[in-house]
Parts: sequence; C-alpha cells; structure tokens
Amino acid sequence: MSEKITIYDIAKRLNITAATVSRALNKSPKIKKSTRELVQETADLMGYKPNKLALALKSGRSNNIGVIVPRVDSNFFASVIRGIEEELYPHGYQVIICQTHEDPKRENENLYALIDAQVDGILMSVTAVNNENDGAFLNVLKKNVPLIFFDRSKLIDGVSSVTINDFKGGYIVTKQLINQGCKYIAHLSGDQSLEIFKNRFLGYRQALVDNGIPYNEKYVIQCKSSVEAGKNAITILLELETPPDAIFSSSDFAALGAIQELKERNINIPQEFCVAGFSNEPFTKFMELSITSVDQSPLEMGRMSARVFLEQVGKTDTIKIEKKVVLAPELHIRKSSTRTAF
Amino acid sequence: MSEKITIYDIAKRLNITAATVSRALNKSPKIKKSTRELVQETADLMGYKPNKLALALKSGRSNNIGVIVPRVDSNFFASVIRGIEEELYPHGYQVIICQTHEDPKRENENLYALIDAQVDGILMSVTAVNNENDGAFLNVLKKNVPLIFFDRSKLIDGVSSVTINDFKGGYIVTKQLINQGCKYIAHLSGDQSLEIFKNRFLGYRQALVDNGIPYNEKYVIQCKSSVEAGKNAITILLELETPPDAIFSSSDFAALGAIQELKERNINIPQEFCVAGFSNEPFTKFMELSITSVDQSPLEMGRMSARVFLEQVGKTDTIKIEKKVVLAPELHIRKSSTRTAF
DNA sequence: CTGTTAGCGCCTTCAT
DNA sequence: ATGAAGGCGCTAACAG
Repeated sequence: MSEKITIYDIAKRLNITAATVSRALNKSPKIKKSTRELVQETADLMGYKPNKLALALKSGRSNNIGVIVPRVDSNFFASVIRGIEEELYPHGYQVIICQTHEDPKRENENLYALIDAQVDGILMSVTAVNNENDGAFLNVLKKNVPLIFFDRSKLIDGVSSVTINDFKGGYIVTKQLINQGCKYIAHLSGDQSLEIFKNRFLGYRQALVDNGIPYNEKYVIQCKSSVEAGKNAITILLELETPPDAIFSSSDFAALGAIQELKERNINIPQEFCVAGFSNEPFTKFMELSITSVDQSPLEMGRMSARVFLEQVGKTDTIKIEKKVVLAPELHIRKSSTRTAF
Repeated sequence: MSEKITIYDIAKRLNITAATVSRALNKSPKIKKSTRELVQETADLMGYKPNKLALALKSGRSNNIGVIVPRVDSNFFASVIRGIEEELYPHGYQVIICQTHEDPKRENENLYALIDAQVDGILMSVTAVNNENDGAFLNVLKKNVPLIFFDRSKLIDGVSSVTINDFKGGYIVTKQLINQGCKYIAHLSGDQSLEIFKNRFLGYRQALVDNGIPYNEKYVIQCKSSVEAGKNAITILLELETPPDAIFSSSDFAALGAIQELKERNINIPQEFCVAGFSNEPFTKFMELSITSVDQSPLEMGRMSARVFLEQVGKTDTIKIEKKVVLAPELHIRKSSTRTAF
C-alpha cells in the first residue's frame, strides 16, 4: 500500500513523457494549458507527492537548515528556535535541531553531520570557545554554506552574527543597582572565554568606574548557570571582610540561588541587598519577589538570524557577506532591586 | 573552493571504478585489503564526505525524523524534544522540528511537509482534535512511515503512543487536596476534545466520588493555559454561593494566575485555600510559595517515544505494530497545598 | 509545445 | 576482486 507515485507513473497513465509532467507541474510557461490541467488533475487524483530528496539531490539544495544550540530545553534557546522556525516556515525551510550539551566534541560532530546532510545553512550559538573546532567551522565556510552565529558568537571572517549588546546590558543593570544606592556590587559571571560573559562583565565594570565606585576583583565570581552555584557564590561573598550589598548575576538561575541563600540568612531583599539577573527567564517575573533581569529578546533574535540567513543564501559564492546585527538589551526592573515603592 | 568530492573523483585519481571505491568505503568483504586501505586513505586525504541526499534517494531513507509540537518554547515540549534528540543521536538520526501553534491547518501542512521531506518517522503531540486532519494522518500510515503520538494522543489504528496516566495524575493530586481537608474542590480544565484534559478531569471526579465528596459541575471551568485565564477563573468561582476552598488546575500557568488572584484578595494559601497544578513547570518549584504539581517526566517521554520509533522502523510493512506506553505521573507536593508543617 | 537524453551521487546486480 | 551498466526521482539542456 506504500504506493510511491512518481512523475513516471502519471506520465505512463497519460501516454506522455515524464519531462512534460515535470514541466506541467512546475507551471512551465511553454506547456499547453489543457495538458497542464490534465496533468495536475491526474496528479492530484493519484495522490502524487514530489520527492524532496530527489529534488534536493538534483538542485544541491535540501531546504533544510541546521540549528545548533547547547540545549533545547532552556527558555532562551527554545524561544530563539521558535523565532527561527516561524521566520523560515513561509519560505519552505525545515529546521534541524542539534544539541551540544556544552561539549565541543559534540559541536564538532554536529557541524560535520549537518554538512553531510547537505543543509542550506547553519545557525548556531557556539559552546565554550575551543580552537580545536576551527577546522569544522572553516569546513562549513569552504562548502559555501552560510553560517550565522546568534547570541554566543565567535570571531571568524565571513560569518555573520546576531547578538545583543551584552556590554550595555551589563552596564544598565549595574547602573540600576547603583541608582538604588548600592555601594558594593558583586558580579556572578560565566565562562570568560565566551564573548557574552566577558562583555557583560566589562559593562558591569565600566558602570562602576563611571560612577566613582572602585572595581574590586574579589567581587567577581565565575560560576555555572544554576541555583546551586548561586548559593555557593553568595556564601563565599558574605565571608569577605566587606561583603557586597548587591549582586548582578549573568544568569537568572544563579540569581535565584543567591536570593534563596540570602533569605535563609534573613537578609532582607531589596532593602539590605539588591539582586539582578540576566536573560529574563519566565520565572523571574512570576516570583512573589520578582527578579530584575535583562531581556535578550530571543524571539526577535531568532527571527533576525533567519532573516540574515535568507539574505545570504543564494548569493554569489565569491562574495562573502558579513553582517553583524546587535540587538538592544532591555532592562526589566522588578522588586529584587527596587527600594522605592514599587 | 566548494570542492564537492565524490567517489568518482577519488576513483579517477586511483584509476579504478567508482563502484570499487563505494565497496571499499563500505567495507565490502570482497575487496582486497590493500585497495580498501588505499581508497580509505585517499578519501580522507581529499576530504571526501558522502552525500547523504544521494544515499537517501537511493535507499529511500533520509535518516531524518519529524517532530511536531504545538510550540517549542514551552518547558514541557522542549524537554520532550531534548529526550528525543538524545535518544536518536547515537543512531544517526536528525530531528526536524515543526510547530503547529495549536492550529489544525498548520498541523496538516506539517504532516504533508514531513512526508514530502521523506522523513523516516513522525513523533508528535496532536493539537486540538479535528477530524478534518484524519486524511493527513492516514496518508502518513499509507506511506508506511511510523507515527508515534506523545502526550496528546489520538485514537488511530496502527499508531503507537507514549502518554502519562492522566487519569491517575488527576486522581492523586485531587486526593492530596482532599487529604488536606479541602471539601469544595474546583477544577480548571483544558480543551475537552483532548484526551489528556478529559482524563485529568475524570481522575479528579473519581477522586471526589471515592471520598464521598459530591461532584459539582459548577466547580469545573474550562480555560486556557495562561496566568490571565487562571485569574478570571478564580473570579468566577469566588462568586458562587458556596465558593471552593481548593483548586486543581490542569495548567501550572492557570494555577499561578489563581494564586495571584487569591493573594490579591488576601485569601491565605494554603490555610484557607489550597492550589495544585499540572506539568511541573520549573517555576512551580522556584516560587517562595511553591506550587504542588504533577510531573509528566517529559525527558523520559521523549526518550521513550524515540525508542518506540526505533522498534518500529524497518519492520516489515505488512505488520503494524501498535504500542501504547503509559508512564506514571508523579505528584510533587509543595507549599501551595500543604497545611501541615512543611 | 513536447520528446529525448543526460546527470545529480551513490549503490548493486550482473558479468568477468 | 573489480568493471560495466542501470536506476533512485527529478530537472534541464537540446532537439524537433
């Protein structure tokens, strides 16, 4: 019952050639209207469906694009993917998902697998920077497959990127803490080999300097993006001779951990201690003590990445377009860092 | 620089036939060891990569599987997808993502698009039941493409499914509310055309009956899965002559809305009013007033769906395997429904 | 307007 | 152990 109908089947039935059927189905201008309609009708009748694989082999374009993310079950990446899918859907592209789990080896494998699968483009957020994978990236470029980085970028010639201004994000959120009267502001950072974390840190530091607050490296702790890590970080910070009175975390989860730990120690938030996170995860808004956070507009980031891809695809191979889109971060001020009446 | 290397290129270089190269690369037993090694070496040297599209066209198997979900940016679906991807990755399958946005028309389009793309299987969560799409489902089966439903299922012959026992989920969560001494338990439900919501409701009702509590249909409100909908539902319920003293919501978001509305009315949770949700969204655990919820083990659901697919793929076309896997729901009791000391 | 031919890259009988 | 030839399904010259 599998009944794979090909253009040959319908050609045979009509006593014409497969080529004619192909042309008719593709609405070629040089085909008699009557036969075109006839072909179309019998095609529908027989339940004909074009074989995209054959088309792909013939044209060299699969109409698939690959998306590589650390993990798909994070609100941020899932939203980006949603944006990508929505933007590409009307153009007939399908989205292939790969996860690296922050493992460079997996990233490498994924890159090669997608190239093998003849995807028409790759949109990705790099995992921690390791130059071992450079070969894989260059391989992608060598095949003339458009490569676009979103959020977590990497400096490679000929590669476009869509990011947010992380420096500014770090700056404005720190500024807000300063505005609340905080004097000793700590920072929970992420893997410094990733641009995003370095830039958030730099924004934080600049905001301090610009406002006459001395930068103290003891206030900067590098930790994972987890509740547990946030708790541990607070524990360390509170043991300093001058413990901080505020914290800007590059991760909402770590910010949450910090809040939990502070509460357990009966430290009043935001009166005694202000907290702010980054990413605007859904839960930051839902909490009774809602958490100030920087939104990265993931949906827009996904859409934009897809648009950049669409611009690049099909362009002459010789010219490499390199587009750097930088979206504006948006500060969502909430209770965790608002000392005045809310 | 695109340099698409084919087996012909490497054959030419070695003055042998493409067929020999093919055999050598595929480790055919009837090939001289020396030539096999020679071929392998030069293949590596030239940077040969097999063209999966050609392979797919030849074999009829694309090594892609399609996953259709209402939306990808929900913790539940994202986790299922993660499970699917993790399980299928070692087997060389790639995952193509489609979103329906709860639109049956999109669901229909997605089904056809995936078949056109020659996927080797389709794993999906159906959107609201509409029999208009039956043609699309039957079309999938006719092509002998394994179809597996997860979470939101649909009764079709020859289709396997992986779900949780929603009836039991509704039952145990309601029982927990009863155990807390609640007498007037309301229920926020979802689209009743979906089995999952009907079953959660039936479990709820059965728990009431089994514990001598009269079922009151005025306590059942159908609403969307959103904070706003939860607020509205509470408003309606509190206007009843005997307002409820507890609520079991089929959606965590609606449960959250309910809690917010109750707080605004200064109704004490859980002392005066108990609340429980469904899905175990991350935020239910993070809240200061953590929310009792039923976990659906999405990761496991994804993995299991993938395993069921792997079992079915490649089986003789004539025999239709129909497997119904039902996972156990897991009640996470939290503050919102715990009157005794926590 | 339509038929013929060739080829995308690979595998697989059928010979040798 | 290897070469030759055909075909997966479709399109795109090149004829007529």
